[in-house]
Amino acid sequence: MSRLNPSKPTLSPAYPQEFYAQDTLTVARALVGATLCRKLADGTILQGPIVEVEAYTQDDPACHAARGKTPRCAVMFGPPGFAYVYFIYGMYYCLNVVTEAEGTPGAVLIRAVGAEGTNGPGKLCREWQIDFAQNGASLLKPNSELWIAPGAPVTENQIGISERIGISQAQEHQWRFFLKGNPSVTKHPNNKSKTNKQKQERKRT
DNA sequence: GGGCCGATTGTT
DNA sequence: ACAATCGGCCCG
Repeated sequence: MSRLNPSKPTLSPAYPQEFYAQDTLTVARALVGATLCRKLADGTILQGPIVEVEAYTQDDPACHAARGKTPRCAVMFGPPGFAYVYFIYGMYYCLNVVTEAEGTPGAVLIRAVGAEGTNGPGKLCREWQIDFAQNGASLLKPNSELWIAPGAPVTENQIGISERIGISQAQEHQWRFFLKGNPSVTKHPNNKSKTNKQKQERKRT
């Protein structure tokens, strides 16, 4: 006699590795609307739709991997479907997902999620307790510390495209994708704010 | 070691 | 307009 299937709780599935192995721009576009899932150390599970991303590719001057493999960006050269977490401005962490085939660096920066306190890449990581402990973590296993599940379909006309925010090189590329009208999306998508480098230039004059 | 820069954010 | 704040990376 066969046993009945034990009832099990519904679990958000995880995108497979083949999803992340695609071209970085394709993955970035596809991640808008996907569900970012995070299990905290105490077991609490947080979920929310990704509403803003940016693509960073090989040979892209703004990409951390542009000048080759270093300890910091090594994860980007590894297999797709893993988390690349970096520390910025002495106080914030930022979450990326590694794309492209193993050996080819590429990543998508998760800039905002449609959940409380997760607007902006730095605030997202602070709110969801993401730091170096998640650098290199697999995103391929549901109910792990970090994974991404498919979300509600998003149509082309719901997606906005613009230049990336806060970079000083390769500003011409329109590699930022976001859900139009979502309140968590960064409000001022321009690069008019001075970077520290530009401030130094200004000081010398 | 030294010095500079930065995929941010919030305040003045 | 700019301060907070420190790891990464390049240079020597």
